[in-house]
Amino acid sequence: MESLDITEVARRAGVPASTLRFYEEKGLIASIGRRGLHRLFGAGVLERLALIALGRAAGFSLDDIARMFSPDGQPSIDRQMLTAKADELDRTIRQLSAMRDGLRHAAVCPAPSHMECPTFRRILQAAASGALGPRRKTRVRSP
Amino acid sequence: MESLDITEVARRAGVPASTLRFYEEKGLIASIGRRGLHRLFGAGVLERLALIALGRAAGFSLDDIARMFSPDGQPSIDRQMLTAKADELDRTIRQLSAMRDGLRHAAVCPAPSHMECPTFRRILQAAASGALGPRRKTRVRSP
DNA sequence: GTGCAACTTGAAGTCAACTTGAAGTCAACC
DNA sequence: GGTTGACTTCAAGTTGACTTCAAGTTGCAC
Repeated sequence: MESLDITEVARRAGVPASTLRFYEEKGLIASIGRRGLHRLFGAGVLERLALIALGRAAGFSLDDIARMFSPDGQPSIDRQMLTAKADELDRTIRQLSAMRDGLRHAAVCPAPSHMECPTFRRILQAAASGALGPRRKTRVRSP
Repeated sequence: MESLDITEVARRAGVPASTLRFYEEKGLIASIGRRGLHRLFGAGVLERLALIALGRAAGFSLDDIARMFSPDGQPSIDRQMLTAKADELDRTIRQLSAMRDGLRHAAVCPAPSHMECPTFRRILQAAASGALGPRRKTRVRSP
């Protein structure tokens, strides 16, 4: 059976080795053994890491993702959860679209100050009322 | 001149007083004076807080936002920055849309296991390649 | 056998945006 | 003038997903 060392997995999956150790500690991935102290991973870990990346991209937390794997290691993903997350994404997308349109307008608005632009003030109103939720920045993958 | 105490500002702006103190410490807002130890805010702080909420919703950090106010307190927002952020939002929206479609599909996909569904595997591929960036969860406003 | 890069561990640090806690002050009301 | 409760400050804690560090192995090439 093909086995990969941590550096190889890191290279192929595009994540740092430290992340792999962290994921293992969290129970998100498992090594198939050791050569001395050094971890050995099976090829399946790459698919597993892809699933994790997918979950992260969809906005699930690592804990959510951990719960999506049944104890036998097979992914067992609740379809309702997927729908719920899709709905959530829909809401987020609508908010972001409105925000993008507002920004685009503000960028070209001829009003001398943004405060004098009715469109800007309307968006401001929406933000103040909390209709637009605050967002967290997307984490940049380290280079 | 109308002045508001911290509780009144908190109530009207919908943020906890602790946040207002935090924002003041960061230089994002300013009080117009004190009554004894107690802060007094001018009415203008509400517009300012709306601007901050707007910036947060658009995905700017508090430091970014602080830089958008010139020393005299007037907002001075770089139009190029707005365009850049709009472009960024566009990219995010496209990613999220793809993700939402994928989730929606996976939720109704008749394949016995997700791993056997071609669509799911295609999305998985995209996630693994990093085409879909990881996302941070949207912060829920405290009750 | 020797060197050393690459691995190992566990603990601690980072980041952003706040929140919480302890201990103190004080304005307003009775 | 005494109580009370809302304010104050400053420090430390929280959260999630990692990264970094120090100190200790070790597999492998020579």
